[in-house]
Amino acid sequence: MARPTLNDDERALRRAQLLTVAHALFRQTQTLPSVSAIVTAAGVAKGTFYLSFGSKEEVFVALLEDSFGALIGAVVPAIAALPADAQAAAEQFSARFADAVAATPDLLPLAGMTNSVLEKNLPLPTMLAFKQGLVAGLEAAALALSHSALRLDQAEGVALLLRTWSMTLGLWQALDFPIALRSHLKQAPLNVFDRDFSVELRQAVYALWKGTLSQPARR
Amino acid sequence: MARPTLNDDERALRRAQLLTVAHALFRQTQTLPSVSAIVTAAGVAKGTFYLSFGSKEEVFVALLEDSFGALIGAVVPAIAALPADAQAAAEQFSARFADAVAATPDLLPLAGMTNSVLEKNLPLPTMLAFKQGLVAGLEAAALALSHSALRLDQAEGVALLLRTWSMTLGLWQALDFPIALRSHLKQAPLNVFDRDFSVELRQAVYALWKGTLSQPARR
Amino acid sequence: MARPTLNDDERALRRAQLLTVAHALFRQTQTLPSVSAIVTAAGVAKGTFYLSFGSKEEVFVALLEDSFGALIGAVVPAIAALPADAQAAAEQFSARFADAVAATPDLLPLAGMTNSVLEKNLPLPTMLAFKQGLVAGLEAAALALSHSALRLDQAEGVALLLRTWSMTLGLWQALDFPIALRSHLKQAPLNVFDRDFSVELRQAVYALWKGTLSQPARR
Amino acid sequence: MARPTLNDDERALRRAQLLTVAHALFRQTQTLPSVSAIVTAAGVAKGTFYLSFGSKEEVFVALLEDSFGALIGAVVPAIAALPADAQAAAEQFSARFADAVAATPDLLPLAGMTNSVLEKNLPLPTMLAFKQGLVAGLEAAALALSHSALRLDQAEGVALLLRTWSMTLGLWQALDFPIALRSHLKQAPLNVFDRDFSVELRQAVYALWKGTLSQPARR
DNA sequence: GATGAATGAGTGTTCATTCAT
DNA sequence: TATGAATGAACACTCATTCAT
Repeated sequence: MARPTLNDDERALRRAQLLTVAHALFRQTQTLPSVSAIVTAAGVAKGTFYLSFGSKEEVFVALLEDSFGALIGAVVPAIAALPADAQAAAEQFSARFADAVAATPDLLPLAGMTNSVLEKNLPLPTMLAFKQGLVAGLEAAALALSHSALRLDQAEGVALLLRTWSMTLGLWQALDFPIALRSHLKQAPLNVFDRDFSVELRQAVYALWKGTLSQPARR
Repeated sequence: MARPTLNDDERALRRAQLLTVAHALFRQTQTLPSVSAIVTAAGVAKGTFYLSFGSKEEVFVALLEDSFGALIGAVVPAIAALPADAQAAAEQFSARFADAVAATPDLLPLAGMTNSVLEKNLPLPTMLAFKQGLVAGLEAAALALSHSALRLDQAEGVALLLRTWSMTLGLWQALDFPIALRSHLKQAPLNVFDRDFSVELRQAVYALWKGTLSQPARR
Repeated sequence: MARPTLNDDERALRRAQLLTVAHALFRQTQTLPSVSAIVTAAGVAKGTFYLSFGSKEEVFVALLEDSFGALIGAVVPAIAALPADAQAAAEQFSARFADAVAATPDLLPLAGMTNSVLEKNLPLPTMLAFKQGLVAGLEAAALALSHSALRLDQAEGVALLLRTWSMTLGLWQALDFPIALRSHLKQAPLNVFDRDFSVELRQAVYALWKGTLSQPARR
Repeated sequence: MARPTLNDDERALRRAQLLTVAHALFRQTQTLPSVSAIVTAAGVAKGTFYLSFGSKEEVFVALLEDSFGALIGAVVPAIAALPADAQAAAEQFSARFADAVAATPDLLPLAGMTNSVLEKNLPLPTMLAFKQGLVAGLEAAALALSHSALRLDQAEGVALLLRTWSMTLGLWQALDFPIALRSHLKQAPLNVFDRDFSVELRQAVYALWKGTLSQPARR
């Protein structure tokens, strides 16, 4: 049973395969799949998983990085195209951003787990790399903002985007309901929470950007 | 080992004692303590726990309800005292709100767990009661807002407060760092996240309220 | 809170009340109810239960004694009225016996638990008294048999009745199905077990008595 | 601590080892041993148990299937060899059957638990498979009966064998005594129950078969 | 006599991880 | 490299019984 040494590409490929499987399982269950479930679905042995990942939590981190990367990839061009007018920019960004979030549906369920998972079992370098990836995305977006017609100061751009991301995260948490409860969302008093997440997100981001851009520090 | 029949107060007291212990353990570990850990720390037997709580998850709910209730209790009077001027109101509320949040330090770590815990093991009525408690708090605050000098429409008040709460939740999640990582917050690139949560919260809430109140639907 | 010393009647009354409640619960669940369930349904405190019963298992014994006594009470007169002719007696007894069993529906579920319960937690005297009660019933019936027109020898009567009782017990066990399985009883191959217990019992007892009475040792 | 991949035989072997241990513990205590007791006695870890069994109850099912299979395996050849004469056949079968039952001593204690265990924790397919195995055994024996010199109708064979099995089950329950009580079996009044199970079984089965075969529906 | 708070040993099951092959 | 058998600590929860009041 001779197996040739894997080169980096092959290594990356198998890692990607496992991630794809894990992602699919997460989408189905909205919970982090067990290692056992992942390897079964991927058709490999348990030990093989640990050749690609140091621990179960690394899967989570990789998944979240991917999703966050996808969001940034969609948001940066949208930012670059923003108009100079504050109100128009707020309108346009909030709409594009809400769309981008809707297009990466697992991002928020994953992000909501960050703190509890990170605390658990990750080696420091992995945690660091993960957080640094978030920063990189944030700064890429802030850079686009400073180069856009809005010419927003980089530091203020970071702050605004951090708040935007926070609002997104928080709104999702506030409006997400256990399936068992959803049938009660139509009646009082829970109907207060019966809001379309995407619409709500757009409005909230609009208010936030409008409030910020009306007196911004320009570059 | 006195075991007289407990009246309601004593019953509540014992429950409160267990909650206090659970709260302390939560503060230490930032995870929901096991029943075993709670009863050991409280110096009672396993079964005693189940005289006060139907399940482990009920502890979480009780803890969160307490914290949320404390926040509402602090926020409602602050709202009632808001001035009519939009900017002044935004300034004043954001400051008072950030203080109130800072005064209930476990509220946000607990709230961040809501969705994962609720799904787990709670009977529907308990889940419902919990969510309805949140609504009640939100509406009490919105009522205060409509009676304040701002005279904000009740529906719009609810929406604003929901966003405020979402922003709070999300900001905490974004800025909270595992203890192991905190030492790296001072250096680039993670220093982007090295923001005082309270200050950041105040600023974000200010921007949100300012953006909203500048064109409000008055009552 | 003065409570007068209970006399024997009052004592027996409360014991009977608890038994009635326990019986009702058993009928509902087909499992031995917990002490907690019994006292809750009876409206007394937990400790009160232990004033009437030495252990949970004593309830089981008492329940079974009652049911068995009821069966014997119905069977003895039926035996006394049996005709001298073997075949006629077999026919008549099997019919009356099956009816009597059907009239005490909890007897068999209870009896099926005997061995596992008795092993568990009963003091020797209680076990003895219980088994002696069974003997007494058996012998009362055998006596009736020896005085009947059949004039069956007492020893042989005991043996026949023991076999009859065994067949009853065994048939019930063989034909009783967990509720979840009952829907499969109509299709092959499980339809082999889809027999009306009462009919089957009558036929089996008839065969047993016919085979025995055709060459009996008469008194 | 060798852990090579197991083939089917080895897998079966490990399962069989656990079953052997469980069987031994059952023989000692006459109760289903806890998983904890099984793995301790087998010298393996808790998790290892669940590599071979899906639940604790599966052990019970496996044990009972083995024992029942052994009984059928001994009874079918005995049936095939039965003579055509009713009385001779009854004599011969009852003797052989009682011997076969005596040779599988845990069958009856296990069988007596069937209903309570099945209800508990078994998935429907497992329950079904178990009951179907019983049917298969019963029908194999009935087939042998129809092919024997007796030429008994298949349906009537099933009915007779079902009664035979029921009688066996019931007699065992009636005559089995907790160990603590056995010393009292020699004195009145309990000496009524002081019967050798094997002898009693033979006589009862003889009576049953004689009564049935004297007017059988032949094939 | 009556109460019911307190007990705690015991239960079956899960699952991330390891390491001999 | 790849495997998957083995591990075992951890988990929430039950319930018959006791005994101070």
